[in-house]
Amino acid sequence: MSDVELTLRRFNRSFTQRIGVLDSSFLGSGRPLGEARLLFEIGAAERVTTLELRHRLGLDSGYLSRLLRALESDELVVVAPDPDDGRRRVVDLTAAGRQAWDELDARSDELATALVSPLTERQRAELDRALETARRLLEAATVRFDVVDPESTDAVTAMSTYFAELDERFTGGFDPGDTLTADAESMRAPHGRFVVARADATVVACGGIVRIDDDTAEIKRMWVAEGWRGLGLGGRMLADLEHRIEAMGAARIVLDTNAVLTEAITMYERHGYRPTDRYNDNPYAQRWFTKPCRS
Amino acid sequence: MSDVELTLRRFNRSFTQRIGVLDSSFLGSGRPLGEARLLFEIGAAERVTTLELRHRLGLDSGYLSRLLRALESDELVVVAPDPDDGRRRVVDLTAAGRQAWDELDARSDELATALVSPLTERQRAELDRALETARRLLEAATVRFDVVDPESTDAVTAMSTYFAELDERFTGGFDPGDTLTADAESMRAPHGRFVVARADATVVACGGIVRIDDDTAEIKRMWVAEGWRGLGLGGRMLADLEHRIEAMGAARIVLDTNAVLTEAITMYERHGYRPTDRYNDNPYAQRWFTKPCRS
DNA sequence: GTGATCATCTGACTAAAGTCAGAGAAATGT
DNA sequence: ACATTTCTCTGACTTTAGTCAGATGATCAC
Repeated sequence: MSDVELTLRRFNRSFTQRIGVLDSSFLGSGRPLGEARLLFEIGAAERVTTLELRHRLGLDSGYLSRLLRALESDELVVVAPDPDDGRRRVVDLTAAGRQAWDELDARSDELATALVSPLTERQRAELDRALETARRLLEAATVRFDVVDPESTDAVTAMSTYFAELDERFTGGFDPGDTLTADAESMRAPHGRFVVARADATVVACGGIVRIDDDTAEIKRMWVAEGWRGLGLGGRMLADLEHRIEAMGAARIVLDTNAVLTEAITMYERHGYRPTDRYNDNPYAQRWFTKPCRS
Repeated sequence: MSDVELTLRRFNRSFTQRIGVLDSSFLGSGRPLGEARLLFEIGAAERVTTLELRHRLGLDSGYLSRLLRALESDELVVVAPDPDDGRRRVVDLTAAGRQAWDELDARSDELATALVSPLTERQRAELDRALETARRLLEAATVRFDVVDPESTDAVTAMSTYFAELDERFTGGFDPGDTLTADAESMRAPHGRFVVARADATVVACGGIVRIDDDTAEIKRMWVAEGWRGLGLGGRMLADLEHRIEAMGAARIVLDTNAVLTEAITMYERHGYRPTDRYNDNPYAQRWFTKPCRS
């Protein structure tokens, strides 16, 4: 067994000692670290809600409020009520705020440049690859799986991307018609579920459950975002859905798929799914699988 | 050009968000972060001087003193005067301190384990490799080159290791005799210099300069520690020494080497050194090189 | 031996970071 | 329509973190 834990901790020690500088670079901006970090976070996205900021930076609501007021009194940000939900507030940079942000960004970039400057071009490329690999894997490892409403923004985005991809890959294309809204009800609790996997705020995978009868539940709309494949997310999504199906008390799982989706088929087979008879009249399906629940 | 800077910053953001937890894991130990970090640092080595701690953690002496007193009053550490130098003090863990340390360590390990647990064995191995590569490169990038006295601990350690290695590689071995002390004077300012490269506190390379005559300076004792080779440190040490020689006002550089040290020979050639006549009677030398100074 | 230097400690601070308990406004469930 | 929940804000705090100016004692250079 490889001892990643040790490597991870050793890396963490070494890294924070060296690159912690990148953060304290926010110091020297004449602004306390907390404020600077907040400013940076606001400028990274445009139009953030305070709620999002709170989650992303892990701040107490009172504390955040005070920090925002400080930035506001420096005329770096404007805070306005969210038109969609009057309880929330949205934050945005002013022109002066954008300028301050740019300065933070430039300083941070300078430090990063200085840090890697002793390396040769080849070593820099190697470092680039290593960091990218590590980031991808760590982000994949910390992806979170949550049940959401099938008509929520995240769900709709995920399925639309999925459908667009099917349209490209299927010979003869794929026409979703009104499936998006038509399916919604069947994938809502208590009959069904819709699960999205998120890395930070971006949706990187999804999957749905539909109860067919007392015994049987179907898995549908399984998808992993391009650029996030090969990281085992498909398998983890499948396992997550299976757990939920078991918890819902079904005895067996079914699913269908198109013959061109070979990676999917391989994955199902690897996870114990066996071919079964056609159980529906889905015109896009050429393969049908089933698997008993464990319990 | 690869944009490592961007990758580095993106990685930093992503990493600190996820692994920052590893540090704040020190919280939840019922001890403030500063104290916990100090305790951890004390336990990682045995018998540290406060001076070392101050450098490693970058703390103000007054602040450190106070933190130590807090740990002491909790009976986690004992602070005693250093027998070698009465101004300094050495810190060590008590039994209770060791126990507290073990708890911190266990908690940190748990978190690391939980973090990577969703990954497959293969992915974990890949992460391990990527993090190791990144750490090596970042540590190499941040190595510092300093002039030290040729009889200082660091210099002596470096040269002893170097000599031991020569003894192994040279056909017929290498007998340093009293070179260590005999050379010291010639490598001290103003006639000469001795430079060590350090990553954190460990010496990873060294090199010496000896003034031969008004025109000429010799480079000696160039060595890069095993495990730190292939990272361009040799080239950087060479460049560092050359700069110092130029600043000393010499017009040309000479150096000798043994025929078995092929990597060194290749490096000298790559850096513009050309073969020259034997200029000394070093019994271990078979090759002599020279290079003019730029100015 | 003596003056300069070095390392630690103490007292007296300040600023930043973070917590907690409500109050008040908007949305939601039934 | 009314109770409940969800968010944000304010006031009143505490704790950490960090700085600065000496004082004290040990060591070093000459």
